[in-house]
Amino acid sequence: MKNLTDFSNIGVSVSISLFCYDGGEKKILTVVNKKQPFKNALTLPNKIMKSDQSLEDVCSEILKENIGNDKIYMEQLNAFGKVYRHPEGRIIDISFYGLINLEKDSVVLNIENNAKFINLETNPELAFDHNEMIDMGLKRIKRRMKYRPLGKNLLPDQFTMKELEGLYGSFLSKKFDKRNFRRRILEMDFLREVKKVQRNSRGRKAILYEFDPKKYNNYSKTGF
Amino acid sequence: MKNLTDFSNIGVSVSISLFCYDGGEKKILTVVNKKQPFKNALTLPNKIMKSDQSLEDVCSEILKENIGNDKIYMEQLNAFGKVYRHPEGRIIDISFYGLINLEKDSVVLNIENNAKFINLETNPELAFDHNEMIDMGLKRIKRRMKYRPLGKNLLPDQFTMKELEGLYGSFLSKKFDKRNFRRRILEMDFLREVKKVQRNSRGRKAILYEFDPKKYNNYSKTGF
DNA sequence: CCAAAAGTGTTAATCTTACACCCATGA
DNA sequence: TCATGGGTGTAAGATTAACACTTTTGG
Repeated sequence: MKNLTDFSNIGVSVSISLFCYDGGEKKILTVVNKKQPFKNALTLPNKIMKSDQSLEDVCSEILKENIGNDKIYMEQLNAFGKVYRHPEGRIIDISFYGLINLEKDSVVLNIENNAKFINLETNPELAFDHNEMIDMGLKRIKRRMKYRPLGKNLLPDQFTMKELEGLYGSFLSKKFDKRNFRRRILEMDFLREVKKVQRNSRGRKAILYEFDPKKYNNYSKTGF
Repeated sequence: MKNLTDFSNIGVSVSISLFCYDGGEKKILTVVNKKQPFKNALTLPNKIMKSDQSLEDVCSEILKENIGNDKIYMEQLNAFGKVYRHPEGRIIDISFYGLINLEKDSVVLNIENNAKFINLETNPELAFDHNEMIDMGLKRIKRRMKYRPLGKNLLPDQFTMKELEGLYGSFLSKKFDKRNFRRRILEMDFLREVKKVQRNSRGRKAILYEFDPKKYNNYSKTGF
């Protein structure tokens, strides 16, 4: 394969906005930057692409490095290409977002990189144009969940209707009426009851649901 | 600015799916490829990015070169990054789509490149992954027009309701009921009547509309 | 037996769809 | 005067939104 460096001295990096929903809060994976001029600043996990890698390969590498697991739902967001966006040189960045659940997806945070999930309610300030990337990810999720199911990647395998409602409420920044929410979701027909019920320290038992994989995937592709 | 070629030998290109709506048909700008192995194949207009350019700068260059006008509505679509997508080497492509009207936007087609608008109904076959890009563009427009106004960039400054209906019908591949269409569009409140009326060779005069720029732009940003 | 959490239905309002005739015009 | 294309309204059906009480359970 021919080397193209004669007509293009541009570095390509990939960044990931990895969202989770944990304890009723949206969180995002950050690492601490090691190089000047933004040394010690928070950033999204990212990596320079090598010429034998696809975009997805770079995603995998970033995920493995930072959480030890690359079996994560990912979607491409956007390319960021302003000339002076990166102080180290000419680097364009292809930004992805991903969804993860901290209970069912195995996660080993990279201590070396100071990888951790931080609460989005705290409005963290990240270096580079990484806040823009997060915002774009959140917007994309918000839009997407209006015509496609959401939850499989963010919730544990089994969950109550209230938990699902919390998730929707959190990402859409809106409070749902629980009767209407339950009806709408059940009409969409991608959940099934797990016969067992769960107990919460007090009060009545709740029905546990899980996603019907076929129906979920169909709607996930084609929308409602 | 530091040269990054030591850790990334990747070329970056930009491609544009430039759509127009002309004679009731969707068309797209293509050029004829000059290099092997796809010599003489149709492709989307595209260009290798130079390190002092932003993505938007490359778009401008492509547009100027092929239609002599870069004042065109553009949005980024997607980055295409498969390792073997380009036979000439390792090139990732950032794909954009644009919307143009052939009457009001000045267009001088580059003869050298064989630039022309071809009808999408003919299902043209393009080289590389360019058909995928077109499909993605069409899908994006389709989705977008459900919650944002469309037409300003595709129609002449003044147009009849029927023309707007045709545009919507064409991009959404669906036939509208003219009474319902008219009502819905007018309720959206981004059109204004141009007092004058137009005559079509035969029959009653039609009301000419134009977009109210403020309202159109607001909805364009925030959606309905 | 009571406090806490889960579950359940109905009604009014709104939005969507389907549908057919009259109007203005030029030939 | 008639053929052509443009414009208009209404009613039935579907969807959404608002709203409060009963059930189950553990302490």
